[in-house]
Amino acid sequence: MSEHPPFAVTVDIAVFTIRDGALAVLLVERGEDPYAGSWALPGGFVEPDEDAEAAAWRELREETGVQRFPGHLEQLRTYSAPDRDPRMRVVSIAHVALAPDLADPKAGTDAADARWWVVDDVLDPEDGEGLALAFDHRQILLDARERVRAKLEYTTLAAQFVAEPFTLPELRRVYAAVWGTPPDLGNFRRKVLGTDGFVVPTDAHGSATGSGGRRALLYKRGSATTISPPMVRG
Amino acid sequence: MSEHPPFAVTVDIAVFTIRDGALAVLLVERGEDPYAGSWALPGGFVEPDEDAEAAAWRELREETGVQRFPGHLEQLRTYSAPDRDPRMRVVSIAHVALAPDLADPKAGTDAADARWWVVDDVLDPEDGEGLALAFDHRQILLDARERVRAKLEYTTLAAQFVAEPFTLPELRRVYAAVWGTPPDLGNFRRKVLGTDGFVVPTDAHGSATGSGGRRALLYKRGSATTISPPMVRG
DNA sequence: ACAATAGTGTCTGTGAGACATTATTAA
DNA sequence: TTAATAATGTCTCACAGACACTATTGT
Repeated sequence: MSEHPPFAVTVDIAVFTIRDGALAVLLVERGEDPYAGSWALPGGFVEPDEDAEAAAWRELREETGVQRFPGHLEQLRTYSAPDRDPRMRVVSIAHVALAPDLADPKAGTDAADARWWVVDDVLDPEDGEGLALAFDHRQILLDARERVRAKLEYTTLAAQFVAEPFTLPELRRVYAAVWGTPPDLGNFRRKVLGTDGFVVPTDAHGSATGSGGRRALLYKRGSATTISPPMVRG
Repeated sequence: MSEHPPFAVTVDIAVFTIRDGALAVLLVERGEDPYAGSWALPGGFVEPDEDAEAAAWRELREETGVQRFPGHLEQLRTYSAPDRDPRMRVVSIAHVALAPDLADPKAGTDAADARWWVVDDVLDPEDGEGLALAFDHRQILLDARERVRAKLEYTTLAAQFVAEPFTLPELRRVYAAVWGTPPDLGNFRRKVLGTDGFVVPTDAHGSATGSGGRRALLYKRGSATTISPPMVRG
Protein backbone atom coordinates (compact mmCIF):
# COMPACT_ATOMS: atom_id res chain seq x y z
CA MET A 1 0.00 0.00 0.00
CA SER A 2 2.98 2.29 -0.01
CA GLU A 3 3.87 0.99 -3.46
CA HIS A 4 1.91 2.73 -6.17
CA PRO A 5 2.77 2.49 -9.85
CA PRO A 6 4.02 5.54 -11.67
CA PHE A 7 1.53 7.27 -13.93
CA ALA A 8 2.11 9.74 -16.68
CA VAL A 9 -0.45 12.52 -16.88
CA THR A 10 -1.27 14.31 -20.11
CA VAL A 11 -3.76 16.82 -21.37
CA ASP A 12 -5.50 16.38 -24.71
CA ILE A 13 -7.54 19.16 -26.23
CA ALA A 14 -10.40 19.20 -28.71
CA VAL A 15 -10.05 22.69 -30.20
CA PHE A 16 -13.14 23.69 -32.18
CA THR A 17 -13.73 26.53 -34.55
CA ILE A 18 -16.13 27.33 -37.38
CA ARG A 19 -14.61 27.01 -40.85
CA ASP A 20 -16.72 27.59 -43.96
CA GLY A 21 -19.92 27.14 -42.03
CA ALA A 22 -18.93 23.81 -40.51
CA LEU A 23 -17.68 22.78 -37.08
CA ALA A 24 -13.95 22.03 -37.38
CA VAL A 25 -11.42 20.50 -35.01
CA LEU A 26 -7.64 20.79 -34.89
CA LEU A 27 -5.79 17.49 -35.34
CA VAL A 28 -2.09 16.70 -35.54
CA GLU A 29 -0.46 13.90 -37.47
CA ARG A 30 1.76 11.88 -35.21
CA GLY A 31 5.41 11.61 -36.22
CA GLU A 32 6.41 8.93 -33.74
CA ASP A 33 5.15 5.61 -32.51
CA PRO A 34 2.80 4.60 -31.20
CA TYR A 35 0.31 5.49 -33.91
CA ALA A 36 2.92 7.17 -36.11
CA GLY A 37 1.09 8.55 -39.14
CA SER A 38 -2.27 8.58 -37.38
CA TRP A 39 -4.12 11.77 -36.57
CA ALA A 40 -4.63 12.70 -32.95
CA LEU A 41 -5.88 15.48 -30.74
CA PRO A 42 -3.16 17.94 -29.75
CA GLY A 43 -1.84 17.46 -26.27
CA GLY A 44 1.17 16.77 -24.13
CA PHE A 45 2.51 15.98 -20.74
CA VAL A 46 1.67 17.98 -17.64
CA GLU A 47 4.87 19.56 -16.30
CA PRO A 48 5.92 19.44 -12.63
CA ASP A 49 5.03 23.03 -11.82
CA GLU A 50 1.69 23.40 -13.60
CA ASP A 51 -1.84 22.11 -13.20
CA ALA A 52 -3.87 20.61 -16.01
CA GLU A 53 -5.46 23.89 -17.02
CA ALA A 54 -2.09 25.64 -17.32
CA ALA A 55 -0.77 22.74 -19.36
CA ALA A 56 -3.78 22.99 -21.66
CA TRP A 57 -3.30 26.74 -22.20
CA ARG A 58 0.37 26.15 -22.95
CA GLU A 59 -0.40 23.42 -25.46
CA LEU A 60 -3.01 25.63 -27.08
CA ARG A 61 -0.47 28.37 -27.67
CA GLU A 62 2.12 25.91 -28.92
CA GLU A 63 -0.16 24.00 -31.26
CA THR A 64 -2.09 26.89 -32.73
CA GLY A 65 0.93 29.16 -32.95
CA VAL A 66 -0.82 32.17 -31.44
CA GLN A 67 0.58 34.36 -28.67
CA ARG A 68 -2.56 34.39 -26.61
CA PHE A 69 -5.28 31.88 -27.39
CA PRO A 70 -8.38 34.03 -27.95
CA GLY A 71 -11.13 31.63 -26.96
CA HIS A 72 -12.70 29.54 -24.22
CA LEU A 73 -11.16 26.51 -22.47
CA GLU A 74 -12.75 24.05 -20.06
CA GLN A 75 -12.06 20.60 -18.72
CA LEU A 76 -14.04 17.79 -20.35
CA ARG A 77 -13.31 14.58 -18.46
CA THR A 78 -10.44 12.26 -17.66
CA TYR A 79 -9.73 9.07 -19.58
CA SER A 80 -7.90 6.38 -17.67
CA ALA A 81 -8.33 2.94 -19.22
CA PRO A 82 -5.25 0.90 -18.26
CA ASP A 83 -4.43 -0.01 -21.86
CA ARG A 84 -5.17 3.29 -23.55
CA ASP A 85 -1.48 3.88 -24.28
CA PRO A 86 0.62 0.79 -25.19
CA ARG A 87 3.85 2.28 -23.82
CA MET A 88 2.87 2.90 -20.24
CA ARG A 89 0.12 3.88 -17.90
CA VAL A 90 -1.15 7.31 -19.00
CA VAL A 91 -4.22 9.16 -17.84
CA SER A 92 -5.39 12.00 -20.01
CA ILE A 93 -7.23 15.01 -18.67
CA ALA A 94 -9.18 16.00 -21.78
CA HIS A 95 -10.27 19.56 -22.46
CA VAL A 96 -12.53 21.38 -24.87
CA ALA A 97 -11.58 24.71 -26.41
CA LEU A 98 -13.51 27.07 -28.66
CA ALA A 99 -12.24 29.96 -30.70
CA PRO A 100 -13.13 32.19 -33.62
CA ASP A 101 -11.74 31.09 -36.96
CA LEU A 102 -7.99 30.66 -36.47
CA ALA A 103 -5.24 30.55 -39.05
CA ASP A 104 -4.00 27.26 -40.44
CA PRO A 105 -1.57 25.84 -37.90
CA LYS A 106 1.95 24.74 -38.66
CA ALA A 107 3.21 21.41 -37.44
CA GLY A 108 5.04 21.43 -34.14
CA THR A 109 8.26 19.70 -33.27
CA ASP A 110 6.82 16.27 -32.54
CA ALA A 111 4.06 16.39 -35.14
CA ALA A 112 4.41 15.58 -38.81
CA ASP A 113 1.52 17.82 -39.77
CA ALA A 114 -1.37 19.75 -38.28
CA ARG A 115 -4.59 21.02 -39.80
CA TRP A 116 -8.27 21.69 -39.31
CA TRP A 117 -10.72 18.90 -40.05
CA VAL A 118 -14.47 19.15 -40.46
CA VAL A 119 -15.72 17.24 -37.44
CA ASP A 120 -18.44 15.38 -39.29
CA ASP A 121 -15.88 14.21 -41.87
CA VAL A 122 -13.89 12.68 -39.04
CA LEU A 123 -16.74 11.16 -37.04
CA ASP A 124 -19.70 10.57 -39.37
CA PRO A 125 -18.49 10.37 -42.97
CA GLU A 126 -20.94 9.28 -45.67
CA ASP A 127 -18.67 6.42 -46.66
CA GLY A 128 -16.87 4.12 -44.29
CA GLU A 129 -15.77 4.51 -40.74
CA GLY A 130 -14.28 7.96 -40.73
CA LEU A 131 -10.76 8.87 -39.81
CA ALA A 132 -9.12 6.40 -37.42
CA LEU A 133 -7.76 8.53 -34.60
CA ALA A 134 -4.91 7.53 -32.30
CA PHE A 135 -5.48 6.19 -28.79
CA ASP A 136 -9.04 6.74 -27.53
CA HIS A 137 -9.22 10.12 -29.21
CA ARG A 138 -12.27 9.19 -31.24
CA GLN A 139 -14.23 8.73 -28.03
CA ILE A 140 -12.83 11.96 -26.61
CA LEU A 141 -13.85 13.83 -29.74
CA LEU A 142 -17.34 12.33 -29.60
CA ASP A 143 -17.71 13.42 -25.98
CA ALA A 144 -16.30 16.87 -26.75
CA ARG A 145 -18.70 17.45 -29.62
CA GLU A 146 -21.63 16.44 -27.45
CA ARG A 147 -20.43 18.84 -24.73
CA VAL A 148 -20.33 21.72 -27.20
CA ARG A 149 -23.74 20.87 -28.64
CA ALA A 150 -25.26 20.74 -25.19
CA LYS A 151 -23.60 23.90 -23.95
CA LEU A 152 -24.88 25.98 -26.83
CA GLU A 153 -28.35 25.27 -25.51
CA TYR A 154 -28.01 26.76 -22.07
CA THR A 155 -24.95 29.02 -22.19
CA THR A 156 -23.79 31.96 -24.27
CA LEU A 157 -20.76 29.98 -25.42
CA ALA A 158 -21.70 30.34 -29.07
CA ALA A 159 -20.40 33.91 -28.95
CA GLN A 160 -16.91 32.52 -28.29
CA PHE A 161 -16.94 31.12 -31.84
CA VAL A 162 -17.13 34.54 -33.50
CA ALA A 163 -14.68 37.43 -33.48
CA GLU A 164 -15.87 40.78 -32.20
CA PRO A 165 -17.72 42.62 -33.47
CA PHE A 166 -20.11 40.13 -35.03
CA THR A 167 -23.55 40.07 -36.56
CA LEU A 168 -26.55 38.03 -35.49
CA PRO A 169 -26.56 36.07 -38.76
CA GLU A 170 -22.94 35.12 -38.03
CA LEU A 171 -23.93 33.95 -34.58
CA ARG A 172 -26.83 32.04 -36.05
CA ARG A 173 -24.48 30.27 -38.43
CA VAL A 174 -22.56 29.02 -35.39
CA TYR A 175 -25.68 27.25 -34.18
CA ALA A 176 -26.31 25.93 -37.67
CA ALA A 177 -22.79 24.50 -37.86
CA VAL A 178 -22.84 22.88 -34.44
CA TRP A 179 -26.38 21.55 -34.50
CA GLY A 180 -26.52 20.68 -38.18
CA THR A 181 -29.61 22.78 -38.79
CA PRO A 182 -30.14 26.51 -38.33
CA PRO A 183 -32.58 27.75 -35.70
CA ASP A 184 -35.60 29.63 -37.01
CA LEU A 185 -34.48 33.12 -37.93
CA GLY A 186 -37.13 35.14 -36.14
CA ASN A 187 -37.23 33.01 -33.03
CA PHE A 188 -33.44 33.05 -32.83
CA ARG A 189 -33.31 36.86 -32.83
CA ARG A 190 -36.10 37.06 -30.28
CA LYS A 191 -34.25 34.68 -27.98
CA VAL A 192 -30.80 36.23 -28.30
CA LEU A 193 -31.96 39.83 -28.00
CA GLY A 194 -34.37 38.90 -25.23
CA THR A 195 -31.62 37.30 -23.13
CA ASP A 196 -30.16 40.14 -21.10
CA GLY A 197 -26.40 40.41 -21.58
CA PHE A 198 -26.03 37.79 -24.31
CA VAL A 199 -25.00 40.42 -26.87
CA VAL A 200 -24.63 44.19 -26.59
CA PRO A 201 -25.45 46.31 -29.63
CA THR A 202 -23.04 48.54 -31.50
CA ASP A 203 -24.07 51.48 -33.64
CA ALA A 204 -22.08 50.17 -36.58
CA HIS A 205 -23.17 48.08 -39.53
CA GLY A 206 -21.30 45.22 -41.11
CA SER A 207 -20.72 44.92 -44.80
CA ALA A 208 -22.97 42.89 -47.04
CA THR A 209 -22.25 39.19 -47.26
CA GLY A 210 -22.46 38.11 -50.88
CA SER A 211 -24.25 39.56 -53.82
CA GLY A 212 -26.89 41.82 -52.42
CA GLY A 213 -28.63 41.85 -49.10
CA ARG A 214 -29.20 44.19 -46.22
CA ARG A 215 -26.20 44.96 -43.99
CA ALA A 216 -26.48 43.48 -40.52
CA LEU A 217 -25.96 45.32 -37.25
CA LEU A 218 -22.81 44.55 -35.26
CA TYR A 219 -22.74 43.32 -31.69
CA LYS A 220 -20.22 42.46 -29.00
CA ARG A 221 -20.32 39.69 -26.40
CA GLY A 222 -22.27 40.55 -23.26
CA SER A 223 -21.58 39.52 -19.69
CA ALA A 224 -24.28 36.86 -19.42
CA THR A 225 -23.11 33.25 -19.30
CA THR A 226 -26.37 31.29 -19.21
CA ILE A 227 -29.56 31.25 -21.22
CA SER A 228 -32.73 30.41 -19.34
CA PRO A 229 -34.87 28.85 -20.39
CA PRO A 230 -32.47 27.18 -22.79
CA MET A 231 -32.42 27.56 -26.53
CA VAL A 232 -33.66 24.22 -27.85
CA ARG A 233 -32.13 22.15 -30.58
CA GLY A 234 -34.24 22.06 -33.71
CA MET B 1 11.37 15.55 -23.04
CA SER B 2 11.52 11.84 -22.42
CA GLU B 3 11.83 12.54 -18.72
CA HIS B 4 8.46 13.02 -17.08
CA PRO B 5 7.90 13.15 -13.36
CA PRO B 6 6.00 10.35 -11.66
CA PHE B 7 2.43 11.13 -10.68
CA ALA B 8 0.18 9.36 -8.26
CA VAL B 9 -3.44 9.10 -9.36
CA THR B 10 -6.31 8.81 -6.91
CA VAL B 11 -10.06 8.85 -6.97
CA ASP B 12 -12.07 10.82 -4.42
CA ILE B 13 -15.81 10.41 -4.12
CA ALA B 14 -18.55 12.66 -2.82
CA VAL B 15 -21.21 10.13 -1.83
CA PHE B 16 -24.57 11.76 -1.22
CA THR B 17 -27.71 10.45 0.38
CA ILE B 18 -30.81 11.90 2.03
CA ARG B 19 -30.82 11.60 5.82
CA ASP B 20 -33.67 13.03 7.88
CA GLY B 21 -34.76 15.27 5.06
CA ALA B 22 -31.34 16.77 4.47
CA LEU B 23 -28.62 16.19 1.88
CA ALA B 24 -25.80 14.26 3.56
CA VAL B 25 -22.30 13.32 2.47
CA LEU B 26 -19.99 10.54 3.62
CA LEU B 27 -16.72 11.73 5.17
CA VAL B 28 -13.85 9.82 6.76
CA GLU B 29 -11.58 11.02 9.50
CA ARG B 30 -7.98 10.65 8.48
CA GLY B 31 -5.79 8.55 10.72
CA GLU B 32 -2.46 9.45 9.19
CA ASP B 33 -0.60 12.54 8.07
CA PRO B 34 -0.99 14.67 6.16
CA TYR B 35 -4.14 16.09 7.68
CA ALA B 36 -4.36 13.43 10.41
CA GLY B 37 -7.55 14.09 12.36
CA SER B 38 -9.12 16.08 9.56
CA TRP B 39 -12.20 14.91 7.70
CA ALA B 40 -11.90 14.07 4.04
CA LEU B 41 -13.81 12.58 1.16
CA PRO B 42 -13.37 8.82 0.85
CA GLY B 43 -10.98 7.78 -1.86
CA GLY B 44 -7.81 5.95 -2.70
CA PHE B 45 -5.21 5.14 -5.27
CA VAL B 46 -6.03 3.80 -8.70
CA GLU B 47 -4.56 0.33 -9.06
CA PRO B 48 -2.50 -0.82 -12.08
CA ASP B 49 -5.22 -2.93 -13.64
CA GLU B 50 -8.25 -0.69 -13.22
CA ASP B 51 -9.53 2.57 -14.63
CA ALA B 52 -10.83 5.41 -12.51
CA GLU B 53 -14.43 4.26 -12.59
CA ALA B 54 -13.53 0.77 -11.40
CA ALA B 55 -11.44 2.27 -8.63
CA ALA B 56 -14.37 4.45 -7.59
CA TRP B 57 -16.77 1.49 -7.46
CA ARG B 58 -14.25 -0.46 -5.41
CA GLU B 59 -13.78 2.40 -2.96
CA LEU B 60 -17.54 2.80 -2.68
CA ARG B 61 -17.95 -0.81 -1.65
CA GLU B 62 -15.04 -0.62 0.77
CA GLU B 63 -16.02 2.64 2.43
CA THR B 64 -19.77 2.05 2.69
CA GLY B 65 -19.40 -1.60 3.62
CA VAL B 66 -22.05 -2.80 1.17
CA GLN B 67 -21.67 -5.74 -1.21
CA ARG B 68 -23.02 -3.92 -4.22
CA PHE B 69 -23.35 -0.14 -4.07
CA PRO B 70 -27.00 0.46 -4.95
CA GLY B 71 -26.82 3.94 -6.49
CA HIS B 72 -25.46 6.10 -9.26
CA LEU B 73 -21.81 7.00 -9.91
CA GLU B 74 -20.33 9.50 -12.34
CA GLN B 75 -17.10 11.34 -12.85
CA LEU B 76 -17.07 14.94 -11.63
CA ARG B 77 -13.75 16.50 -12.67
CA THR B 78 -10.03 16.13 -12.08
CA TYR B 79 -8.09 18.25 -9.60
CA SER B 80 -4.42 18.68 -10.36
CA ALA B 81 -2.93 21.68 -8.55
CA PRO B 82 0.80 20.94 -8.08
CA ASP B 83 0.71 21.56 -4.32
CA ARG B 84 -2.61 19.90 -3.49
CA ASP B 85 -0.86 17.10 -1.61
CA PRO B 86 2.25 18.03 0.39
CA ARG B 87 3.82 14.58 0.06
CA MET B 88 4.03 14.30 -3.70
CA ARG B 89 2.41 15.11 -6.97
CA VAL B 90 -1.11 13.63 -6.88
CA VAL B 91 -3.95 14.20 -9.30
CA SER B 92 -7.39 13.25 -8.10
CA ILE B 93 -10.15 12.12 -10.42
CA ALA B 94 -13.18 13.17 -8.35
CA HIS B 95 -16.52 11.42 -8.62
CA VAL B 96 -20.07 11.98 -7.43
CA ALA B 97 -22.23 9.14 -6.15
CA LEU B 98 -25.88 9.08 -5.08
CA ALA B 99 -27.72 6.42 -3.17
CA PRO B 100 -30.84 5.82 -1.09
CA ASP B 101 -30.36 6.15 2.64
CA LEU B 102 -27.46 3.87 3.56
CA ALA B 103 -26.52 2.46 6.92
CA ASP B 104 -23.94 4.17 9.10
CA PRO B 105 -20.52 3.20 7.80
CA LYS B 106 -17.76 1.71 9.88
CA ALA B 107 -14.27 3.10 9.69
CA GLY B 108 -11.94 1.39 7.25
CA THR B 109 -8.37 0.35 7.82
CA ASP B 110 -6.73 3.67 7.13
CA ALA B 111 -9.52 5.83 8.56
CA ALA B 112 -10.03 6.70 12.21
CA ASP B 113 -13.75 7.18 11.77
CA ALA B 114 -16.41 7.51 9.09
CA ARG B 115 -19.88 8.99 9.21
CA TRP B 116 -22.58 10.94 7.37
CA TRP B 117 -22.53 14.71 7.61
CA VAL B 118 -25.27 17.12 6.65
CA VAL B 119 -23.73 18.93 3.69
CA ASP B 120 -24.90 22.37 4.73
CA ASP B 121 -23.36 21.85 8.17
CA VAL B 122 -20.03 21.21 6.47
CA LEU B 123 -20.16 23.95 3.82
CA ASP B 124 -22.50 26.69 5.04
CA PRO B 125 -22.83 26.55 8.82
CA GLU B 126 -24.63 29.35 10.64
CA ASP B 127 -21.58 30.03 12.78
CA GLY B 128 -18.04 30.15 11.56
CA GLU B 129 -16.33 28.61 8.59
CA GLY B 130 -17.69 25.11 8.57
CA LEU B 131 -15.69 21.95 8.82
CA ALA B 132 -12.11 22.28 7.53
CA LEU B 133 -11.69 19.44 5.09
CA ALA B 134 -8.37 17.90 4.09
CA PHE B 135 -6.59 18.78 0.83
CA ASP B 136 -8.85 20.59 -1.67
CA HIS B 137 -11.83 18.50 -0.64
CA ARG B 138 -13.90 21.52 0.30
CA GLN B 139 -13.74 22.73 -3.28
CA ILE B 140 -14.51 19.24 -4.58
CA LEU B 141 -17.52 19.02 -2.30
CA LEU B 142 -18.73 22.46 -3.43
CA ASP B 143 -18.45 21.40 -7.06
CA ALA B 144 -20.12 18.07 -6.35
CA ARG B 145 -23.08 19.69 -4.61
CA GLU B 146 -23.54 22.07 -7.51
CA ARG B 147 -23.44 19.15 -9.94
CA VAL B 148 -26.18 17.36 -8.04
CA ARG B 149 -28.32 20.47 -7.76
CA ALA B 150 -28.01 21.11 -11.48
CA LYS B 151 -28.64 17.51 -12.51
CA LEU B 152 -31.88 17.29 -10.58
CA GLU B 153 -33.19 19.95 -12.92
CA TYR B 154 -32.77 18.17 -16.21
CA THR B 155 -32.35 14.48 -15.33
CA THR B 156 -34.32 11.86 -13.43
CA LEU B 157 -31.41 11.41 -11.03
CA ALA B 158 -33.56 12.30 -8.02
CA ALA B 159 -35.08 8.83 -8.19
CA GLN B 160 -31.65 7.39 -7.39
CA PHE B 161 -31.96 8.91 -3.92
CA VAL B 162 -34.99 6.82 -2.93
CA ALA B 163 -35.34 3.07 -2.52
CA GLU B 164 -37.93 1.27 -4.60
CA PRO B 165 -40.81 1.37 -4.33
CA PHE B 166 -41.23 4.99 -3.37
CA THR B 167 -43.97 7.59 -3.14
CA LEU B 168 -44.15 10.93 -4.89
CA PRO B 169 -43.99 12.81 -1.59
CA GLU B 170 -40.73 10.97 -0.85
CA LEU B 171 -39.38 11.98 -4.23
CA ARG B 172 -40.49 15.55 -3.61
CA ARG B 173 -38.60 15.58 -0.32
CA VAL B 174 -35.45 14.75 -2.28
CA TYR B 175 -35.84 17.96 -4.24
CA ALA B 176 -36.59 19.84 -1.03
CA ALA B 177 -33.41 18.52 0.57
CA VAL B 178 -31.13 19.24 -2.38
CA TRP B 179 -32.57 22.60 -3.36
CA GLY B 180 -33.37 23.85 0.12
CA THR B 181 -37.00 24.50 -0.69
CA PRO B 182 -39.70 22.09 -1.85
CA PRO B 183 -41.19 22.46 -5.34
CA ASP B 184 -44.89 23.32 -5.46
CA LEU B 185 -46.85 20.17 -4.75
CA GLY B 186 -49.31 20.26 -7.61
CA ASN B 187 -46.83 21.42 -10.22
CA PHE B 188 -44.33 18.80 -9.07
CA ARG B 189 -46.80 15.97 -9.58
CA ARG B 190 -47.85 17.32 -12.95
CA LYS B 191 -44.22 17.48 -14.07
CA VAL B 192 -43.15 14.06 -12.79
CA LEU B 193 -46.23 12.21 -14.01
CA GLY B 194 -46.17 14.12 -17.29
CA THR B 195 -42.58 13.12 -18.01
CA ASP B 196 -42.83 9.79 -19.80
CA GLY B 197 -40.75 7.13 -18.06
CA PHE B 198 -39.71 9.15 -15.01
CA VAL B 199 -41.72 6.93 -12.68
CA VAL B 200 -43.93 3.91 -13.34
CA PRO B 201 -46.97 3.36 -11.13
CA THR B 202 -47.56 0.37 -8.89
CA ASP B 203 -50.96 -0.75 -7.71
CA ALA B 204 -49.83 -0.72 -4.08
CA HIS B 205 -50.20 1.94 -1.44
CA GLY B 206 -47.60 2.98 1.10
CA SER B 207 -48.37 3.33 4.77
CA ALA B 208 -49.26 6.63 6.33
CA THR B 209 -46.34 8.84 7.33
CA GLY B 210 -47.03 10.30 10.74
CA SER B 211 -50.23 10.85 12.66
CA GLY B 212 -52.96 10.81 10.08
CA GLY B 213 -52.91 11.50 6.39
CA ARG B 214 -53.85 9.79 3.20
CA ARG B 215 -51.65 6.88 2.07
CA ALA B 216 -49.57 7.64 -1.01
CA LEU B 217 -49.30 5.51 -4.12
CA LEU B 218 -46.06 3.64 -4.74
CA TYR B 219 -43.92 3.99 -7.85
CA LYS B 220 -40.74 2.54 -9.33
CA ARG B 221 -38.04 4.23 -11.35
CA GLY B 222 -38.76 4.48 -15.07
CA SER B 223 -36.36 4.25 -17.99
CA ALA B 224 -36.22 7.96 -18.80
CA THR B 225 -33.00 9.76 -17.96
CA THR B 226 -33.75 13.35 -18.92
CA ILE B 227 -36.49 15.85 -18.17
CA SER B 228 -37.30 18.32 -20.90
CA PRO B 229 -38.00 21.05 -20.47
CA PRO B 230 -36.19 20.98 -17.14
CA MET B 231 -37.73 21.22 -13.72
CA VAL B 232 -36.74 24.65 -12.46
CA ARG B 233 -35.31 25.51 -9.08
CA GLY B 234 -37.73 27.44 -6.89
C1' DA C 1 -64.72 16.12 14.41
C1' DC C 2 -60.22 17.52 13.42
C1' DA C 3 -55.67 17.68 11.92
C1' DA C 4 -52.46 15.94 8.77
C1' DT C 5 -51.10 14.35 4.57
C1' DA C 6 -52.06 12.98 -0.52
C1' DG C 7 -54.06 14.12 -4.62
C1' DT C 8 -56.90 17.04 -8.26
C1' DG C 9 -58.52 21.07 -10.71
C1' DT C 10 -58.21 25.72 -12.69
C1' DC C 11 -56.89 30.32 -14.05
C1' DT C 12 -53.24 33.14 -16.06
C1' DG C 13 -49.09 34.74 -18.15
C1' DT C 14 -44.84 33.77 -20.58
C1' DG C 15 -42.63 32.33 -24.28
C1' DA C 16 -41.56 28.95 -28.09
C1' DG C 17 -43.02 27.28 -32.85
C1' DA C 18 -44.41 28.42 -37.18
C1' DC C 19 -44.84 31.53 -40.55
C1' DA C 20 -45.89 35.98 -43.05
C1' DT C 21 -44.34 40.52 -43.95
C1' DT C 22 -41.29 44.51 -44.48
C1' DA C 23 -36.51 46.68 -45.08
C1' DT C 24 -32.11 47.26 -47.27
C1' DT C 25 -28.53 46.19 -50.26
C1' DA C 26 -25.71 44.59 -54.72
C1' DA C 27 -26.03 42.99 -59.35
C1' DT D 1 -36.07 45.54 -61.14
C1' DT D 2 -34.84 41.52 -59.09
C1' DA D 3 -32.63 38.44 -56.05
C1' DA D 4 -30.50 38.01 -51.77
C1' DT D 5 -30.09 38.85 -47.17
C1' DA D 6 -31.57 41.18 -42.62
C1' DA D 7 -35.11 42.45 -39.58
C1' DT D 8 -39.88 42.65 -37.69
C1' DG D 9 -44.56 41.21 -36.65
C1' DT D 10 -48.33 37.95 -35.40
C1' DC D 11 -51.10 33.96 -34.25
C1' DT D 12 -51.39 29.84 -31.53
C1' DC D 13 -50.41 26.38 -28.29
C1' DA D 14 -47.89 24.18 -24.47
C1' DC D 15 -46.75 24.62 -20.07
C1' DA D 16 -45.05 26.68 -15.64
C1' DG D 17 -46.60 29.37 -11.53
C1' DA D 18 -49.84 30.12 -8.18
C1' DC D 19 -53.37 28.65 -5.54
C1' DA D 20 -57.96 26.65 -4.34
C1' DC D 21 -60.19 22.58 -3.63
C1' DT D 22 -61.23 17.48 -2.68
C1' DA D 23 -59.86 12.79 -0.70
C1' DT D 24 -58.22 9.65 2.74
C1' DT D 25 -56.18 8.46 6.85
C1' DG D 26 -54.96 8.40 12.22
C1' DT D 27 -56.07 10.44 16.78
